[in-house]
Amino acid sequence: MNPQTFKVACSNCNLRELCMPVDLSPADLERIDTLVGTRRKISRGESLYHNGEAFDSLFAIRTGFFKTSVTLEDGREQVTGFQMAGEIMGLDGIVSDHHTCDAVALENAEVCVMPFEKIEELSREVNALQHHVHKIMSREIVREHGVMMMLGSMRAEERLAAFLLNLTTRLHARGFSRSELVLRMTREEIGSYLGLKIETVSRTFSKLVEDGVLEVKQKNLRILQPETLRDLVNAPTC
Amino acid sequence: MNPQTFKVACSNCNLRELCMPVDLSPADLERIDTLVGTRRKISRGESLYHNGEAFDSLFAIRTGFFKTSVTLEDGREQVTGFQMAGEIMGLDGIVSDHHTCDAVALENAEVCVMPFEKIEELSREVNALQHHVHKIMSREIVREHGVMMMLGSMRAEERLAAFLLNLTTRLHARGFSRSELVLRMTREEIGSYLGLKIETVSRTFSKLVEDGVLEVKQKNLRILQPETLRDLVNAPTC
DNA sequence: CTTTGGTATTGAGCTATGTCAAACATTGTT
DNA sequence: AACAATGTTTGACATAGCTCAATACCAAAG
Repeated sequence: MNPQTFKVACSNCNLRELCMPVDLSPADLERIDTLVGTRRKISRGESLYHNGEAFDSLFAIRTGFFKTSVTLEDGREQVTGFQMAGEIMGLDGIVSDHHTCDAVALENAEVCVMPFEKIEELSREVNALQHHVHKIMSREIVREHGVMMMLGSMRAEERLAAFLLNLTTRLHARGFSRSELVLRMTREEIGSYLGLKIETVSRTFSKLVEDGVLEVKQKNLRILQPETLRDLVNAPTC
Repeated sequence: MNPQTFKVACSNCNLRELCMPVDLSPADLERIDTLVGTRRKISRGESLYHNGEAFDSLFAIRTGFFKTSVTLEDGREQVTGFQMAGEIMGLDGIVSDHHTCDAVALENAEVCVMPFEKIEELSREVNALQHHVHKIMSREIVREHGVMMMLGSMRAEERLAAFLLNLTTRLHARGFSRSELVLRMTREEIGSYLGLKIETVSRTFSKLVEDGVLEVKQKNLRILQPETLRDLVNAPTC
């Protein structure tokens, strides 16, 4: 038997603790395994789903990196988030049975497709899963509160600092360095997410470099003064 | 028997179609009635819950009007939403068992207290309720996408227009006029929600009055040209 | 009726961010 | 290697929205 032929299952997935409830009984774990119907590969630049498309599944990211965005009639795009391994996508589609945003892979990606009917079915029987689904949705709501705070009340430098801290925190939870990271998105996408124009993003990066807070070489970042970033997010005018 | 002594129950609540699933069997409806443990009155200015407080219930607004907000360490407040009769509050608390925002009544209010454990319990047995809870959370996520779009990509006039249209739409769904409304929040709260300073809110109102789009007498508004508001939200620079 | 405190409006000047434009870097393609 | 396409940085200038300040308004309390 080919050693690479593992069963496609949550039970032996190294991301399980990120997308699934912990402390499951072996029996429940086995049932959870049935949630993932298929896997799907999405190449960089392709979309996992888009606005208007019928909703029937949630997606757990196995590898890769996504952005989600909403678009106004006149074409203005607002990036609503960046998603990485272990995170769940597609929650926006539940309310109307249709997706209301676009999800685009920023690097080649693979997702676990979880039919939502199955999730609901199993949720009725596995309490931990039920609560987990609620928590995931609540977490997304709370995350968006943070974005609203950022967009509504912070200045450019604070927004960028908050963004970088958020990214490194999530990357660190996945075993990456706290101080070095590679941006998967363009300056324009960062700008859209932060409610800033690309030039402002670029200038703000440059300022942080001047101040010795960051090292920037294209998409490669090194955070030299994480405390300064943290101060920026908390303190108002400084 | 006093004719005003109705049973406190969803089954005879005129807001049921707003907060509860429709098309319930009489049996399920009866079970739903058990969700609401108690009612709670909150006077204007008081808070229903606040950041850090333990979470154990969701709240359905029976009467009154609320704002929710998050606050930064340095005191900056960001209003994350305004809630009215029939809407559900408290979803932010699920993920961490603690609320992460403040909910304050902007006018005297009464809410139905629904212990979340009970909701989860009953959700396992009443499929329509389960799906309803999912839809409510998804709706909140989608709503917040709209706010992000507003904060990140719209100009002051567009934001105010979007805000007013959103308010009147929701009020109309509750039987109020589409063109006349009374604002329950201050200009400052509007500003916080829209990411604008109070002076900008005031000036933008004044501009819309000058243009003949609105009549404003304190908190009383009359919308004279709803189409103009709609155009404002969709068209970019006009 | 007057006072008081909160709220709203308006003006004048300022600034952070946007706009426009040019130069530069990087990546993938022929 | 040369090229095109895309993305990034930087400069000069414009402006939407902010800040500060004065005035006006309104509701509740005395």
